[in-house]
Amino acid sequence: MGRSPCCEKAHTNKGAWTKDEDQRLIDYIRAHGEGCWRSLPKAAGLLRCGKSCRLRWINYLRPDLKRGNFTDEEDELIIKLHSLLGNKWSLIAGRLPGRTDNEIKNYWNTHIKRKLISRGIDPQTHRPLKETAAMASATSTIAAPTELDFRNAPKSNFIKTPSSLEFKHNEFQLKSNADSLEEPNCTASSGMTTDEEQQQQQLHKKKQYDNPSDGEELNLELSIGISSTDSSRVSSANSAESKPKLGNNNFQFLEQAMVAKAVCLCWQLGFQTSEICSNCQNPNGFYRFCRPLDS
DNA sequence: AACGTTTACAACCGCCCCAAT
DNA sequence: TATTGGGGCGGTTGTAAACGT
Repeated sequence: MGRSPCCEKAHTNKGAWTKDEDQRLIDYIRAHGEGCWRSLPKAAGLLRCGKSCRLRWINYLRPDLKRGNFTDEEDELIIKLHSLLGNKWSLIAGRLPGRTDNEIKNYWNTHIKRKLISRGIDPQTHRPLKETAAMASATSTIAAPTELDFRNAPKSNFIKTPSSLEFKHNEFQLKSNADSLEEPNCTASSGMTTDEEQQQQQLHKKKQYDNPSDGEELNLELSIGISSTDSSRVSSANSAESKPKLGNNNFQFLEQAMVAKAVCLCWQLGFQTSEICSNCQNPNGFYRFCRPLDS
């Protein structure tokens, strides 16, 4: 017993969208807003599947999309984010204002993969190709979860309950991934160190986490967790009256919490000299991800 | 000019998550 | 508690454009 289809496929158009279809969709969403994709096609007079409408809007028609070539800064940002998040294109897109997950995914597959390979870097592991090949030919007996296991795990595996302890834990894990980006030959994931050495490394990472100014650590503010200074903000955001309407998904909640405090990532990475860069300002003048800190 | 190959990207498919019932 | 349906996501496919021979 399968699920009923999301729409009546026998009476829907497929393939490229026409200008008329685009205009109908734009007009309808301007008048009624996004949402209820299942009923939208009929209401808008479109012979399309609701999902198709959603995709067309999100990936192509949305007014705040930034069209055109990716900049070198965006390239590097995507590479860094991918090394931390893996193929979580929607999360990566969330950090690139005006870009969609589909766009970034396509760009990754057509450009960045080749770019990394030409640099001698494995696009999946972000490690030197030689090292990856050596690891592949080595044993498959590693029992401990790898960075990739973590990155590719379903979202639901990351956080089950919104306790602050778990937020911290997950933040620490992502910080560790950031470390591995900076230290591609780190031994922690090779499984070659003693327990004591690993403990020391963990302590070192924890120390860096507690006091980021201690080093040149990459801090993308990407972590699933929230820094201690934000915890009060988060707890109020999680209160009944301010809870996101989109559901209790912890990721959504955390994303919103992060956005609430967001400072331009380009600036954080040193790509821009001011806290709000032109990349992060959409055509409507709103800062989707670069709002100045609340005072 | 004709043809084959490669590239780029829009669109689709199927699965998963989660709120509502 | 189980079921259902809507929305979201990542992987894959289809195809037009660009390029090479």
